[in-house]
Amino acid sequence: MINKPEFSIPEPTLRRLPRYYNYLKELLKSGREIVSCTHIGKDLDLDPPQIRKDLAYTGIRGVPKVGYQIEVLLNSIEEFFGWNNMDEAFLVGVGNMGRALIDYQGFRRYGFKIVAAFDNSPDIIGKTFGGVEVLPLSKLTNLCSRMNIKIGVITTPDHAAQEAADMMIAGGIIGIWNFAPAEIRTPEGVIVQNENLATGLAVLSKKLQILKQSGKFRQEVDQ
Amino acid sequence: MINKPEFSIPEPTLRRLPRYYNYLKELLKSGREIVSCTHIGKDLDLDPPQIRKDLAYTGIRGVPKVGYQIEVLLNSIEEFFGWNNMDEAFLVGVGNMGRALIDYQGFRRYGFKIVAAFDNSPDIIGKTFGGVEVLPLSKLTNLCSRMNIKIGVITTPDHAAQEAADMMIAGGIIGIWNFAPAEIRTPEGVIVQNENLATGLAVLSKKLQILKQSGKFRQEVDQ
DNA sequence: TTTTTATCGATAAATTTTTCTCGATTACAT
DNA sequence: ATGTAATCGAGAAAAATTTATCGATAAAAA
Repeated sequence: MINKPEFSIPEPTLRRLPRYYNYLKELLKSGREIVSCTHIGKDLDLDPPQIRKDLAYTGIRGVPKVGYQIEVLLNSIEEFFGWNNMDEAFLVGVGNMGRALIDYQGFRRYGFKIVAAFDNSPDIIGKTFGGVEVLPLSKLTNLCSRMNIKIGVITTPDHAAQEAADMMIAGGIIGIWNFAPAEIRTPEGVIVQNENLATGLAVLSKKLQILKQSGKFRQEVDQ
Repeated sequence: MINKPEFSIPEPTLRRLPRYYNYLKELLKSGREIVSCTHIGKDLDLDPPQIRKDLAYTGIRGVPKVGYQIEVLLNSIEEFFGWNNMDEAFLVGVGNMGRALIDYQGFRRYGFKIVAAFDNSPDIIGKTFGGVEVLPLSKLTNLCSRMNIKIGVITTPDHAAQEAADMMIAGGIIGIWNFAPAEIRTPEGVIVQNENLATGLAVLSKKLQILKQSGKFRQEVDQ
């Protein structure tokens, strides 16, 4: 049903790697220089062999009895994801979520930068948030092609999501990060990453429900 | 390494269900009353048997040749997650992400409501966002117990996350939805749901990278 | 009424992902 | 120098998840 690239990386691995990355950044800041999978496993509550396997996907090799040099490991992950070549993106829908993403400087770390925002509310067009100007939606498609932007972020209400996507795609965008709780139809060759905040909440609330019902158990959960 | 409850539901299923839920809400709004897995599968690009299996976890049964009544299906999912009993939550860290979550009314749909926010910046203590007052952090623990709050949301900078968690846990919170890019250590019996926005971005950027390298393929991706 | 078709539920097969095992390597202690 | 312990990598085994198959059921068509 879904075409996969030749050498596919397990999606769970793909989802764990950013977690390692954040954790390793913290660790490096705390003064540590070398770390083993055993050590990581203890802190992240994961099995060492799995961590080893995940990290191996980025092409790194560890040293027996020692582990990995954290700095090299961080570079390896950065390179794996391509976080070295900065990706510029447009954002549509300057509500609270949109502003949160614009202001969140943390994305720079991941080679990701929102360079312009679009909305069709006259109240906010022309205003600037976190150094990013809000432009009228009508300019979206044209600017996409002119600036050769390939990634779009949708933070509109759900009823406006499809239109935003259509305009993006018309402008040549091939990757859409969709925060609107709506399904977006796209032609082939466009990748949609649906980011439904409710998913995390749902998983959490279900686990709590089970916890309440059936005694105590410990569980750490991601994303 | 991780204890699981007796009857565990596959996590992928848990993550797909909210997506079905949103989709079905849309569908119902558009006038449809009955839907089959085949139909859902076409729209969501998933295999019908998988959808059937996922939905079966909520306890619903379909009718051959017909499918499911959308309204009944929605109820079934709501009940499965316990979205009928509203869960009240506290939020710590009233930055942009915090405000985005406070203002996002959409969570009501999932039986989730942020009833108070905490921060230790004098600039915002006392202010109100989306009807939610910002209180000083020092009141967190005490209010947690007094109001019997069980869910906490952390949207602080990473260095403040552990402290926020500790205060929450001291107040009796057992479920933490953590948006800070930091690992939180918790005692047994506390569930942490790490919500790392960068994960979605990482997955998207990796897929784009592969797409650019190896010709075209279509892919829809979630969370 | 009978036949055809779509869809379901249940189960089996295939695939993917995680976990385990084991020999090899390196640091540290003796 | 030699032995011991920690950790790695690679591959095997186990577990979980997805996909396919098949008989049953209900609606629609003949």
